[in-house]
Amino acid sequence: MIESFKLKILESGRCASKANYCHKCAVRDRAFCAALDNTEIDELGELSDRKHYRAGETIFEQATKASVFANIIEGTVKQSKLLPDGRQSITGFLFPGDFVGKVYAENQTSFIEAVTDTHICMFARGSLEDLLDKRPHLARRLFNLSNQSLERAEEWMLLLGRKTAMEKLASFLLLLSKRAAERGEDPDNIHLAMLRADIADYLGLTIETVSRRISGLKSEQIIQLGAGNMVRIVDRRALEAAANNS
Amino acid sequence: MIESFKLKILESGRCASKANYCHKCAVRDRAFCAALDNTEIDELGELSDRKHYRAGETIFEQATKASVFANIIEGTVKQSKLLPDGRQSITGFLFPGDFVGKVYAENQTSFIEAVTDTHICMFARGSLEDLLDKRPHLARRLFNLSNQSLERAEEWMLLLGRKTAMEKLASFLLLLSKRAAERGEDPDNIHLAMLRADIADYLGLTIETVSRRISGLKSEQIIQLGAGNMVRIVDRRALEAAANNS
DNA sequence: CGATATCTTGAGGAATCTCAATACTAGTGG
DNA sequence: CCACTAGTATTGAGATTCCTCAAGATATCG
Repeated sequence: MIESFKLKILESGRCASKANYCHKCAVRDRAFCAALDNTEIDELGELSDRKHYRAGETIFEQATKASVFANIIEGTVKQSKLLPDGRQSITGFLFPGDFVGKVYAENQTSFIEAVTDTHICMFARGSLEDLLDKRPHLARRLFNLSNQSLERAEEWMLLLGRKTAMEKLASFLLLLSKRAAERGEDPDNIHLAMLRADIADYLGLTIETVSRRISGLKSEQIIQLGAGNMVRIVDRRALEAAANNS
Repeated sequence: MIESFKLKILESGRCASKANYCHKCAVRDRAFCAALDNTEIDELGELSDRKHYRAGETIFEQATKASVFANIIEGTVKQSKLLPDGRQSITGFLFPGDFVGKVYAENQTSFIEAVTDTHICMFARGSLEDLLDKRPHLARRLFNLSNQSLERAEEWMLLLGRKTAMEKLASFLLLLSKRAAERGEDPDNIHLAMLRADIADYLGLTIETVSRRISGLKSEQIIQLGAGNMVRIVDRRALEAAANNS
């Protein structure tokens, strides 16, 4: 099982023609490269490098000098920050089609880790920035996505500072549901790929409180827990009421 | 007093030559327009419109359709989000040289209010975006500033989710101090221009807790409170220790 | 099937919130 | 110049939510 996985890494790590795989890329229409036409995408493809990470592996370290930029092709990724004493905050979960990293930024200021087995499409910062200068619509697309990240972060600040544990949990599940729908997956049957500890660090709670509130939603018949960390949203209306969203 | 203020608004609201006042603008070297040379700045100046707001006035409403973009010339501004039941989160305080709003964004998703009497330099989104297409280095500068905002938001998520009330207060004072220093002001004698309620909404606390922790820092002789909401940092080392910053 | 990691549940404690009273401050009018 | 007022800040006491510590249950993987 592990061996066959390693083989797959070698296989798709460096293809004969990089540009080629962009055209049939799973996130071709959703990632930032959707701003490019079929000829331009070849240019971008030449700069790219596909990488695979196992669940739990670190993709970028916090405080790394040379910054990189990548698209997530498959898998779930978490982005986090640490306090000196080990307390942790997850600033976001990233899904296929999302990008990770910042262009023009000198330093990597967050940890990026694979939550599940993950495929990413990585670009060296420098060469990507050169391309941005030549393709302003690509730069504009990235700018928009960056603004969207900021918007999400600000929304999350409201959650962290002002919502109760129950509201946080419900909001979190609805967020996962919405993002699953964007990827064309069933919004009422979502995969809790991350550990309770990660959910806790994302919501500013402890593992135990996360667990208790999930149990609460279950006993109120708002959600059901299935095998393989699947969560079924049974009563979406009630979940939305519990989230108290704006 | 009030009347003379109103006169000043009329006076500088629309000058004879807009471009002219850019050259002697107080934030000429710090705002995003620092990316422009003296001829380019005239082009930008033509798109600008100076506005004044009294302390407490709303600058932009949340959920406004036509989005605007502005530089803060003078004063302190707060950016906030609301929950349906009135709970509030301040997502940031903005100071001279900072910008407010998002280019390319269709909707205004936050409230922007003047904390003190404020002067801003406002641009219509559309015409600014046209200029960005012509001046890629300006677009790049804005992109960088947007990334910086995101970076700050992520840092604040760590504070909101994982820091204690004491750590939050100390971190907040150090942030004000750092930003004051950037503006060339005394970093050890900072102006708490905002209400306790605003500080509470920024830190995810209640007014009472904010007040108690400030009193705590005072009784430990780490800070002193002066007239006019001035705070003197007496023992910076201790304040940094209390903040537990990364 | 056993070992390890993860999750759930319980009981008690701590930090923060809520409610309430008091003190301060700045501006207003006498 | 001083008293008055309205808004704001501080302080206190009790309530509450969430955290901490600990035990037990479940899941996963070889």
